[in-house]
Amino acid sequence: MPELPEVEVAARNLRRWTAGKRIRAVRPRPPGSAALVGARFREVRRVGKNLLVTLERRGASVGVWSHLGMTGKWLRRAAGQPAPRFSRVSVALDDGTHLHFADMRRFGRFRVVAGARFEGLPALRALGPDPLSDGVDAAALHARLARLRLPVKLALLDQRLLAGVGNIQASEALHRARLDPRRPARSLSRAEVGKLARGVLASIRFTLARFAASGADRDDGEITYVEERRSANPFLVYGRGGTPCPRRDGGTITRIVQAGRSTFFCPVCQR
DNA sequence: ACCCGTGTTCGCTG
DNA sequence: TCAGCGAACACGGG
Repeated sequence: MPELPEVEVAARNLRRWTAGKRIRAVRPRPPGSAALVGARFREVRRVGKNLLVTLERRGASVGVWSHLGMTGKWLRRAAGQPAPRFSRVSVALDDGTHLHFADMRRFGRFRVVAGARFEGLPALRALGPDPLSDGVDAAALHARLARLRLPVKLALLDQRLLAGVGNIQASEALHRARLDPRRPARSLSRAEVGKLARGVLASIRFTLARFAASGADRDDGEITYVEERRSANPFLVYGRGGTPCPRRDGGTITRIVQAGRSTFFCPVCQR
């Protein structure tokens, strides 16, 4: 499920669930998790698709880095409720609730970070600006894209350019910017990158608003659109192959494969 | 049965 | 050294 909007929902949920709470137990026992027992939550940050949780115990900081991978989620269960399917880590809080890191496909990450020194994590070092927190600097983005020959859709997936844009948001942003996903990144003019920068931000904000409006920000943490039908698909073009372009320009949303990943676009308005 | 996949990393090639 | 590509990871869902 997780690109920036889903991870942002997860971060908001975790803030609400953990504020002022203390950890009672962690099961099973991931390396370093002994340092978490008895620790009190201080901060939940999201950087791109990464969740950074800071806790404190007897004046010492300890952190948890969590990445949702393809299928990871953070869920909450009331005292006495069974663990959700695919729960990999269970965190018992002092209010009796359990937070579960569930991850069917196991591409996700849950790692204890001694001293909450997240800056030491290689996965975080090279991340580009986070669109939601930092905005999108079109001039800087243009400078980066100008050096790349690869299709702009694939360039957008590089977390060193923008942190948090994934396969869905890349398709959505390019449609908003009216840009053909196959264009070499370096072929985009400064003005086109300006449109792309606005498209990225608009798409992320739109998706986040859709989640909030649909009750994705629920008490147990479930975001359900994955299981929903096409009619409930919250995206403008992703997953809508064969349907008319929402611009009603006569184009049909087309699915192509780039570097093994699906891309959806309208051949009429995206040039 | 068969194909698909919202992410990241690693090894190979030119 | 580096851009770019394809495979690998892992496993249930449609």
